[in-house]
Amino acid sequence: MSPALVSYVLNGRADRKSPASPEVERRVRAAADELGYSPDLNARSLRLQRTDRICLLVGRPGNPYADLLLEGLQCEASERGYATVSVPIGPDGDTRRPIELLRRGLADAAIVGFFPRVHPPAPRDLAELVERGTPVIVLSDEFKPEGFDVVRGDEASVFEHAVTSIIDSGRRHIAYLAHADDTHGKGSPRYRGYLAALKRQKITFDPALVILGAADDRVAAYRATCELLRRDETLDTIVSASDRGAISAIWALRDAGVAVPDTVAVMGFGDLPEGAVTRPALSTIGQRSDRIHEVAKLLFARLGGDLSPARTLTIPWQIHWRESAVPGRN
Amino acid sequence: MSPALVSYVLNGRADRKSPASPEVERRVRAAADELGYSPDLNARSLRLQRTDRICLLVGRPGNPYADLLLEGLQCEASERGYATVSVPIGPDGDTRRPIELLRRGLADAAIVGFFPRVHPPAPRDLAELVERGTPVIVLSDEFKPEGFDVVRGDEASVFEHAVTSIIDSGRRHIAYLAHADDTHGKGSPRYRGYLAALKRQKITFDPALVILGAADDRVAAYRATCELLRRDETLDTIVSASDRGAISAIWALRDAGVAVPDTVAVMGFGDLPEGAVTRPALSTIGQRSDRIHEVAKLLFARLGGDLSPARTLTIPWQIHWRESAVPGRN
DNA sequence: CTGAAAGCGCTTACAG
DNA sequence: CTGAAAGCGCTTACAG
Repeated sequence: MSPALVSYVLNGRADRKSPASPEVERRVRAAADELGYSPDLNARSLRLQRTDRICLLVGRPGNPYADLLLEGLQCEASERGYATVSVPIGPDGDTRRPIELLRRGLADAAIVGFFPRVHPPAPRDLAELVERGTPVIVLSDEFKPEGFDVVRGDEASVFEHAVTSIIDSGRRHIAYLAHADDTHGKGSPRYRGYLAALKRQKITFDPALVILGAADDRVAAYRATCELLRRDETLDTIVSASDRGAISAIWALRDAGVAVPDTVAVMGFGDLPEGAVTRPALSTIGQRSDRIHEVAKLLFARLGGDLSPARTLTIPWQIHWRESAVPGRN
Repeated sequence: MSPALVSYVLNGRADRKSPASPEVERRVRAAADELGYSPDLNARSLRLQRTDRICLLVGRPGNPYADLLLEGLQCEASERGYATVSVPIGPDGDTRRPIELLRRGLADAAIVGFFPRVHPPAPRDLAELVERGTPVIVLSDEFKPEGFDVVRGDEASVFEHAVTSIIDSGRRHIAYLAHADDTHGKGSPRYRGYLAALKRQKITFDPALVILGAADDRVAAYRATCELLRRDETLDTIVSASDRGAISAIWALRDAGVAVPDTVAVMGFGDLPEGAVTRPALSTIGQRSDRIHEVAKLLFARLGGDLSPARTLTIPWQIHWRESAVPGRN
């Protein structure tokens, strides 16, 4: 029972069908079982130059969307013999350290998404990973594929569309519950959609109606809504960059005795299941959930050796008009 | 510039202060920078028999508590030069595959918690990890330290206490929003606390008042509350194994026009920040948040070579009586 | 069909 | 002060 023999039995061998006589095979497996032997991952990865792991790089935990993705992906990965590890991006939002881990061989492929817009990953670093043989898929509307693949939606335009429709219904004073990093740089797609709708409808932008951080956190959203109500009697709409924010807004409005949508309309983004049991039911923007499957398909094609040029996959969003906001006639 | 020299410059050497002449050192670093060199993790781990990684093994994502822990731990770990990876337990809840990853060298230490009670990790497997030199800390009230450390609370007794106080206030028809696995085996600590309180107060247990899965999911909790209201007019209390469940219950009650706490009292568990902006404010059970720090301290003591016998750390919970439920006189 | 030998990329005790 | 050599635990092309 040389080490080689054990390895052949456990991994099979490419050149022969039968790795060993059935009797020897049985004895090897029995011994492995008995001793609780399974090959060391680090040695195996070094030898094979492959880890059989995929890595999810996501921003701060607590994002229901990222959780969904993680769960779905893990399912698809384990079916194909891959383990899934997820590496959190630090609270500072710096993506460089986790990306270095990948460069140094933590996993065979990576999905990067939901990172704070303040410190986005550098395209060069990602492209370098791909060159070295570690496929990378970026989930963002703000990246072009530059060596790495990008899965995006059409957030800016769908959000612009939704807000435009709400304005068409006669609303003019539209607050925006933003993520903390929403206005950073040239603005997030949703923020730009909001601005574009205002502009198109010739409504003057009022910075006091943009509440940074309110979309990240249910409590912040609740408080922001109370504060908006206090200081602006003309407020007639709250659009939120997240459903979590929108749901809290509905609650704050109801607690304040403000009719939704009659006095103030509310629109979310993300289509959390929760929006269906809210009163009134939340109007929001959702994606068909086969998005996870699309991401997985692309990832495993790359892992399977697909070297075709970097791709953009656009998975469109659609507006679900329910009760908390209704569109105008146009 | 032999490989050895490079390694000495990058890692320092134990036996000498100066790894190389300053000039050589400068050149080595310059070259490393230029080529973007950093040592391969798998080779390094194999040689060092250590990964400088810690691993978090947690059940299904979406648990706000687990997220908090992950974030805090990652902070403490990176300060000490450790990377953090988190490995999700499959949707089937099987902990064996991720534990095997640890046995095979994925990380230097592990924290295991928030796993489905249906497939808890086998104490033997965990103890074996520790024997092999991978410290393990289990977060659970249902484990005794058997080779591995355990960080627990006093969930059963605090929950019993809370429910007892509510009964003391004159309530008799007490529904329990449970996690899906809450009644599995001998029952979760919270479930057992609920049962113990009923028994102590001589209230007949009614299985129809235990709603499995309602504590895991805001929508499920909302629907469960509606259903409870429909079928039991005498219902006067809802206690939930999670704050998420309790908050949804408050909403459902309000939507149904039921006064909280006058007609139905609500009690949660977990002390989510959200409970503070709920109307009425949520009565719940919380822990001081230095729990994460305690866990980290224990973990890094073990990693630092502390071989003292396995410990139990109990971090007590305390009841926060706010508005949604108030205690009786006793 | 089986096993000895090479080598993945590091680190470090050791010889010079 | 520097560098050659050994070895961490695997896998697999290759020789027998």
